[in-house]
Amino acid sequence: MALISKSSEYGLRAALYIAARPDEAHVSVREMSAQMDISFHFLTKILQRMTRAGLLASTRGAKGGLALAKPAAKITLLDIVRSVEGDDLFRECILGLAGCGEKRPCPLHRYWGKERARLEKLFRKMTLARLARETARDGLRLAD
Amino acid sequence: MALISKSSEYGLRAALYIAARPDEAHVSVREMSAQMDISFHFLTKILQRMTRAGLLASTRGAKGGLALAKPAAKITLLDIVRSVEGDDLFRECILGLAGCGEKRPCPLHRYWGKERARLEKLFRKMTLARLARETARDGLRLAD
DNA sequence: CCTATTTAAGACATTGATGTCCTAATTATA
DNA sequence: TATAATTAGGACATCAATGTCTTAAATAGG
Repeated sequence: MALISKSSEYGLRAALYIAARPDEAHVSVREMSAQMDISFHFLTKILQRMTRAGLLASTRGAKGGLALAKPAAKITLLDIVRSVEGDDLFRECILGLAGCGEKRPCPLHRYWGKERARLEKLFRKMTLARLARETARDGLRLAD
Repeated sequence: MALISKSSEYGLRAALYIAARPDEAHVSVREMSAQMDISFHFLTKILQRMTRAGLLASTRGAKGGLALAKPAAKITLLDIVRSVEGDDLFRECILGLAGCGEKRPCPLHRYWGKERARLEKLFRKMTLARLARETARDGLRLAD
């Protein structure tokens, strides 16, 4: 099991790819899918969700593609992952119990609640700007 | 997306159910599946994996059922989850990149690596004994 | 020894996530 | 205006996780 879905992984990698781009031009899905070895059509649909969520701006037609819809410093990992797989991430009981909360906690609630909050904070504080800067500076990779 | 699979959730809940039992008798899958509203046959297969992994001891036939194979203080959450869903938990790259590591890190490696280690430690340190004690003391619940 | 009970194990079905394909709409450029 | 490039969107296929069912093996107790 992974913390986030494959769709989210792809969405994050694509967002980083766009943000780490030197120029500001639109990037095509075709290029990203080829460079990162991700299914073109599948990636397309993931990026559509991010576009509908207001994170990306798309232009159709020749020379079209995707760009960030706002400054990279204003886009967080949490924004991206939640735009792709819904708002429940970092809000669920680790044992899957529906009514788990302060009132009716499961045996792991006190422990998992802390870790979950840490993770949520990390994702909420981490911006695309910061990661793109480090990616460019240290030559980090977005594909195998 | 959840941190652990539904199978692991069920396995953890069942382990806690057994450990929190006042007496030391074997507990039947039928009882657990009814009490926690989990599919009987599905739960059976999960508990078989935990039995094969040496965490539970099963006895067939009338009055049979499952019991812990060793003291609850010697069984950790990590033992349980890994017995159910394999040893990769808390070892994977959050972007799903195969070769991600210190040598060829992904943009999130430095951040996720820390959190992943924290989570792994929590699961490695947390024993069934401790959770069962708290569950009994505070009346915590294992079902909705 | 017989019967009811219970786990073991494998076949099969269902479901949700992932992946593929085709057509429509839009846009730059010749 | 015509063409090629590109995203939008829906239909469909595949796969892994989840869930169901059936039979076999083992065991306690009458």
